[in-house]
Amino acid sequence: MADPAGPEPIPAPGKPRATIKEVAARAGVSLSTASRALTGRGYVSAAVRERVKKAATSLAYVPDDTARNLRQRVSRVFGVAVSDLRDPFYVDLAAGISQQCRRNNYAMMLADGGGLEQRELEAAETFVSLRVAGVILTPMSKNASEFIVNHGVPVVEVDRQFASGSCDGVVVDNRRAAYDVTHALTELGHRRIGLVIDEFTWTTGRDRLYGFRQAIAEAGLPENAGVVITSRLDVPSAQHTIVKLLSRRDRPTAIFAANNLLAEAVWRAAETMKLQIPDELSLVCFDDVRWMTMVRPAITTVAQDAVAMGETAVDTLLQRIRRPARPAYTVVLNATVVERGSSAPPPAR
Amino acid sequence: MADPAGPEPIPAPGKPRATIKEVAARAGVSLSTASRALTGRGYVSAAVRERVKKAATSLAYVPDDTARNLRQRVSRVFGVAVSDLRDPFYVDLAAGISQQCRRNNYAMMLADGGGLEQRELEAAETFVSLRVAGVILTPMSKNASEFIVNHGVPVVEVDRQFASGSCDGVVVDNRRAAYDVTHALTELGHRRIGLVIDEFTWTTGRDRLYGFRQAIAEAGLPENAGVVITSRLDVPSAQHTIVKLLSRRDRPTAIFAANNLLAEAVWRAAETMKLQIPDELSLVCFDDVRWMTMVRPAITTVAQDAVAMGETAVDTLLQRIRRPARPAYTVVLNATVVERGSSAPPPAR
DNA sequence: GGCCCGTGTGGTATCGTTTCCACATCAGGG
DNA sequence: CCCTGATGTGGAAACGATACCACACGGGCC
Repeated sequence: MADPAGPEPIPAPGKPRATIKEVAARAGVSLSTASRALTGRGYVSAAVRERVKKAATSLAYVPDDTARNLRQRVSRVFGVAVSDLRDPFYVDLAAGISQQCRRNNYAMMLADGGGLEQRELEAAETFVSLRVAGVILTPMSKNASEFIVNHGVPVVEVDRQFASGSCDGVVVDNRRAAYDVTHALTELGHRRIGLVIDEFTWTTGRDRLYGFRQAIAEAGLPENAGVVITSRLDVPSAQHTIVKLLSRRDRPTAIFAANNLLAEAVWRAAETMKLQIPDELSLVCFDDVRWMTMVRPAITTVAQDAVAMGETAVDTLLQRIRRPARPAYTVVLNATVVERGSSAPPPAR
Repeated sequence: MADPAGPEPIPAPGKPRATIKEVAARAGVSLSTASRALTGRGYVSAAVRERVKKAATSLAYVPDDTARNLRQRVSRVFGVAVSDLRDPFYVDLAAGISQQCRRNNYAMMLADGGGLEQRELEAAETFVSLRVAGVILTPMSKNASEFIVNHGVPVVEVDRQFASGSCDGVVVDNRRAAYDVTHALTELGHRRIGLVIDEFTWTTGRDRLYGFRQAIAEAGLPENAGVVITSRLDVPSAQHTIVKLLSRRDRPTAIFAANNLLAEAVWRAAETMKLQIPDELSLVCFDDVRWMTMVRPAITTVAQDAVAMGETAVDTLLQRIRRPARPAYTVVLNATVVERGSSAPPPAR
């Protein structure tokens, strides 16, 4: 909490910038009039407004948001904390948020936590401290969201959900999508299907697991037809795990990878083992990223529109700011299966 | 300039947060003492310091950076403006910056301009307005950098350079890298080599072109051995252009793509035309991104360590803040050719 | 003629912090 | 005994903008 705030600040050197006071003086009006002229709030005659604006440009006046924010007790900034900027899914999310922020004249503070709860909490504190107008997070736990909400700042949880009830959310229907894509595998005749996944503590992982299980069950397959393999969320270690899985005598004939990184790991594992996709192994996954259309065969996957999720998250925040008292709500976006060539009937025995 | 600043701000509702005044009251000391205790600047007895800290946590006190920043005339935030968050190169750059910011207790404001100069200028104004401690840009023109520098905020230009002399820079040796990778092609015996590139107005494009030309010239090839094709920087339109290029009777036997997006376009073009890489067409490029190791054959490319560039940029800013008067300098990082399987001798005639 | 309202302007308190200055105490040295 | 310097503490002035209030003026309405 409130760590020493670092070493003494070194203010930028050089001549100090023009303030609104100087603008007012040069335009021959009072401070308050100048402020009204520039912000457009309150009465100013057209003539005066012009004079003030001219004075402002001639002085290269840039309003000081730190003062404005202090006075108004809010800044026109949204805080965004995503797990990991290296993951293409989060990048698209951030890109969507960034776009939509810009369209609404908000700036974006971005923090990526590398998947550590501690970092997320630090980011949360920074955001509160800067009096951001709202925060978008891919939460690691309920702590960060609660902390922020307790300080009166609206939060929207994206991708996963923890604090449902106390803040808004934007997610996809993970369960249904996982069901669909798994169902397609059972329909093709697969009797032994692997699910490679990194976690169950969050709604994403849990729902994908549920959807997977449901599809297996509805196909009338025995409990052990679904092989669930958990792995850390990085390609090399997941790849290692998957090689082991695929080396088993009773190896699955199809794998559902729960996100793009795990999909990459499966793909690389298959390649090093010289397993042909889809003839010897079917692969389907979650997240639609670039390489999936470039490898051969291209990969069948569940496409979430991460950019749209980001935009929606911003819209949700804007709504919330306008109507603070409205009960919390969650937007569930669609995620659709994109059929490509990476799944096929299981190899004949 | 200073657009109306949007609609009236709606301050967050709910009970106002604790201020340092309340912390001071609860600890039974004066405001100034509380401030000293929390920031660690100036004299405070150990006992008092403890009391104040206890009071702060018990009130869930979070210092208000908007007030702090106003008073200190700087914020602990760096502004970052990259061309396009969807381009993996810029993402890595942003990731590196983000990391290094965090390590030094800075926050990061991120704007992506989609490659439009106008947006870059808007971002610049926002940064100045928020009194960021420094700005990192991939400049579109010299305007943004100059604007920011004129307002007394240090800037470091990354990837490309415009305002050299008036601000610091972090780049790679584009010319040398382009030379190396082109030279490898001439050594393989290619006599007709294409350069696909999107611009020459920036140092990146220009230097890559120079390196390319130099390699062609040194190989003793005629002027027209190097075929320079310019294209817009998006995959579909570049792909279209390249298909036309490769349809010519005297089509090049090798192509050097000046960045990862153009490389993707070349790759896709070759694929749609059923041109085998590397047997019928050699492909080398700039930027090392994920898919290049996943397609077969994998792609030979110039790897720039974008993460390191980002980190270096932050370090450069920190140095500059410490020593504002030091003459501007540019850090040139190495970029190395990663040999994979996408180049080979030209097909026999 | 008195009143009110719309328009336009200026004065000033205020946001929450940091930091400069003044002041107080106490020890030790001349 | 007085001065100096180190250690602590409190008072109050900034920082730069906004927004509330008061006020002034002119015209229309009763």
